[in-house]
Formats: sequence, C-alpha cells, structure tokens
Amino acid sequence: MTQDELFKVLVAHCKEYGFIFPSSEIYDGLAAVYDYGQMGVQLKNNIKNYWWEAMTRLNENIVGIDSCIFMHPKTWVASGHVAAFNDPLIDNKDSKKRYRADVLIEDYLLKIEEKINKEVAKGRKRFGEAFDEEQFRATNPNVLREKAKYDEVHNRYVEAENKNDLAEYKQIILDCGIVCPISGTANWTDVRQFNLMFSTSLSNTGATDDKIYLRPETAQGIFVEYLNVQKTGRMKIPFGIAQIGKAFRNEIVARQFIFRMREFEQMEMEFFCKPGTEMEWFRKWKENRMKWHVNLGMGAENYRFHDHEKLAHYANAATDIEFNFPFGFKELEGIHSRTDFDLGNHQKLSGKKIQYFDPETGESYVPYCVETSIGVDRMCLAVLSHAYTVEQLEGGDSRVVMKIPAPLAPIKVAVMPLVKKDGLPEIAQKVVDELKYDFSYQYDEKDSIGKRYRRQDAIGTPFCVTIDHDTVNDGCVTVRDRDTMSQERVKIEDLRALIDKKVSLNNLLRNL
RNA sequence: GCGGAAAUAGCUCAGUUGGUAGAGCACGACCUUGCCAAGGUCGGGGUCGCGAGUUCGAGUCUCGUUUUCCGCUCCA
Repeated sequence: MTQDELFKVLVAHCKEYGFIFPSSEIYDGLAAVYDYGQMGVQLKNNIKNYWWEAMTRLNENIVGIDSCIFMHPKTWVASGHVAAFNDPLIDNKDSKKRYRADVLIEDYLLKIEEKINKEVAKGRKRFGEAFDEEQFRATNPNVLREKAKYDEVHNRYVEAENKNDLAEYKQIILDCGIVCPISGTANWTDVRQFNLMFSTSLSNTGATDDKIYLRPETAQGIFVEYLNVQKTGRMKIPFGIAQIGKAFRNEIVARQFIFRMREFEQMEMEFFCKPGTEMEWFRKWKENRMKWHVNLGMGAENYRFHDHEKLAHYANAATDIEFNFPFGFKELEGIHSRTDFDLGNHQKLSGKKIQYFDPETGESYVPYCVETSIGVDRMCLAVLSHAYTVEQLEGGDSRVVMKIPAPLAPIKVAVMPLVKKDGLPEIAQKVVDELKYDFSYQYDEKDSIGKRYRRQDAIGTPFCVTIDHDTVNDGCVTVRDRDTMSQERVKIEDLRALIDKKVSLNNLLRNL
C-alpha cells in the first residue's frame, strides 16, 4: 500500500469507527470542516490532558487560563494580524498565477516613475551644466504626459485603497493594461479580498460597523491577560501561561483531512523571561517539547526539528517539530522566540504599562517570550496515522489494529462474557462495576469472541477482559493484549492495577 | 481560485444500447457455536449528492450546482 492509499484508508477507517466525520454530511458536507465522533473526542481529550498536565502540573511556574474567542478588535492590530492577514488578490486565468492587486498597481506606478527618471537623465545629458531639473520636469512634454498618467492612476489607487474598492482595483489594472509577467495576458479574475481572519458582528441588529474577529490564534488571549495572571497569581519571572482552545483561519486552501482546517484547536504556552535569557529558554523548550512527543513511544525517528531561516516579523528564533505524516514530514508544533513583540505592542496600543518589576535587581522591563504552539488536530492525525496497522496473521488472515499509545486510547478496556448465558453476563457486569470508575470501557456480548476482539482492535482498545466458565469457580478472567494478542489469567481484583499500569496518564507523565 | 477525476444502502462496490434499484459486509430479532472476523432463519435501511433539461420513460444522456480526491496556487 502506498502512503497515498494508506491515507485514504485511514480517513475511511476514522469515519467507519467513529473517530472523525466530515461535518454536515446530511447537507452535502461543508468543505474542510470535520467533526470528532464518539471515539475521536476521547482521543482528543486524552491528548489535551497529557499536554495540560505536562505543562501545568509538572512545571510549578506554569499556570493555565481559558480566554475567549472574541477579543477586542485592537488586539489584532497590536498582534499584526490586521495588517498581515488582509490582501486583495487577483488571478491570471492563463498562467494560473496569483498576485496581490495592490502590488501589481504599485509596480506599474514604479515603472512610470522609472520612465520619468529616464527622461530626466536624458535631459541632464543633453543640457549638461545648464540643466535645471525642476524646470525640465515642469515643461518637458514626455515627462508631463507620464506625470499626468502617474497622478491619475495614483489618485485612483489611493481612493480605491481607502474605500477598499475591489472592483476599482481591477478596473485600474485593466485600464492600465497591466498584464501577467508570465502569460503576458490581461485575462484577470475579479479582485477578491482574502482576509484570513473570520469576522462577525457583536451587534444583534447585524450592523457591520462593530465587526469583531474570531481569534486566529489563542496566544493573544494569554498576552492580554498577562498582567492579571502575573499579579493575581503572584508569578515571578520566568513563568509560563498555558491555554487550549479553538482558533479560526480562513485558509484559501484547507485540505489534507484534519491537517489544515478552518476551525482548529491549539495548545499554546507562552513562557515569559528576562530579555537576554530568551535563547536559553528557547533551547530548553525545544528539548522539553521533543521529549514530550517521544515519550509517547511513536518512534523518535518520526520527529525532526526544522529551524526557520526566514523569521516572522515578531521572532528572533523559530523552529518546527515535524512529524512523519503519511504525506511526509510536516509541521506539528512550532516553537518561537517572540521577543517582546506582543506585550510591547499591547503596551503601546492599550496605553497600559505592561512591565515586570524585578524585586531582586530593581529593574523594570517588558518580558521576552518563548512560545510553544501545537495543533491538537494535527496531533490527533499524527497519532491516528501512526497507529493504523494492518497485520498479517497465521492462516492468511489479517487484522486492522489501531496501535494508539495506551494512555491516549479512547477505550481502555473491553469487558465481554464468552457466552451470553450461564451467568457469565452477570459476572461481566460485576467486572464492569469494578473498572468503570477508573477506565473508559465498552461492554460487548454480541458475535463470536474473535469478532469482538477485532472490533476492539479497530478502535485501539489496549485490553480485552473475557469472562468464561472457569471464572465462575476461580474468579479469574482472561486479559488479552491488543498489540501482542497474548492472553493471561488474572484475578478480577488484580485487574485494575494491571490495566492502570499501562494506560495511566500519570505513569506517562512520570516518564517525562 | 484554476485544471482533472469521482459521487448508487452505514462500508466496499455492481447496474448492459435509457425501460419500476442489486450484492457482499455491517445493522436488528431469534436459534446455534464459543478464546482471535464470515453458521441458520427472518427483518430494517436508498426519491441513485442536489437542481434543471431532453424523452412516453433518466441511476444511465446534456447543462448547472455542491462535496470529495489528485495536481497547481496559497500558507506567521
């Protein structure tokens, strides 16, 4: 099976067994939106718990918050999203290339300027010492013609920009005869605004002038609450704030299943430190986060760092942790040294002093910040794609088994009476009562025992507990292991400890 | 957004030159078996993605549309 086919089969498996469904399917679906099903939600919650506890419980200087999706519009001015996420774009239908409409027009204006400068240079050559540039520009017919053209286009452009008039952008491009540098044609699509932030209105009359954005990242919620947390939590630098929550980006192309969605969930932690120490923390968090991933046992060889050479405007160091997805190594988590960009801008725009007073040195400063940011959905995809296994068994049979790390498995244990009579279901019910307070479980008494094992394999249940006729006499049950298919007899009262050892989140945390 | 392909039961698919929708698996009930998937009997489930058009008649032909996949494109 090629990686491509594997991916398709995985997507089908996720739907068939209740991990992930395409959203709104009864209405023909909604592009690039997926719902987590009864299995998927438990996997996702387990992943979130692992992260949350690793951050907030294992680090005494990290606390969590839960901020809102709605934030004051100025937040996104301070963060740079309003400026960077708004582009008027136009496509050339022949070359299929996409351009920023404003850049096309600006380039055109630049060319006119060059023309004028050339004329001026020519004049200077002709008149030598006696050349009066101002005079020349005011009288030369070629220059005047170009200047008039420039002014007209420039004025229209500025006005279009102010009014955000997309149709006018296109008209300018057509009127100026601007062509695609690749196809050489003026076969343009309409200009469209690609605002990567979703917006809605807080007004219940539907007025658009109180537009508000859905947050494109959870990080800003942490930055705007920095002062509150630092003061009320009596936090001393260095310290971190962690948050899990939904974020929204109107991607032009959202694809590859749950890898790139328009609505997605992030787990972000902002670690505030003293300026000058940020590279040290950056290195520590790189190491720390990789350890968190590898600790799941999905193979260290499936992860790698990808250091950024081109840095975003806010960062002075950045790296990705990439995972070996079925479609190649792709970003799973980002670790960025964001300097004081965010807190600094919020300080500027809000007028509130966002500074940390260091009681030891008596200094006051805007803290620097190292961010770790991981996509929950990508993490789910990493786990699911790594877990999906087709095993050949003796006798030409095969089984599909989801080898999900046991602490993340949606269902920890299945309880099944070997037969649906002779009092076995009643004993099974007692086993369920023994286990249900500690573990998510399924009870199954239908079909042959082999079939039931396969059903549990398909959703990645680490343990199956079978009650048979001997149980009636010796109080022992058969525990069957998902990965090895091996079985052992265990006393019912020893079940909890045995299962817990392998599926416990706390044990996983202890290994960090 | 552009180009190509696809859409029939929960899943995988068949459906001939246009003539009243099928299979296997899955699902439910009962019987049977009982430690690694397929036993028997009976049953439920589809306006064939959606909307028009051609036709006496459309799952099948034409157009539009939606969604998905692949390739471009885009990507803090």
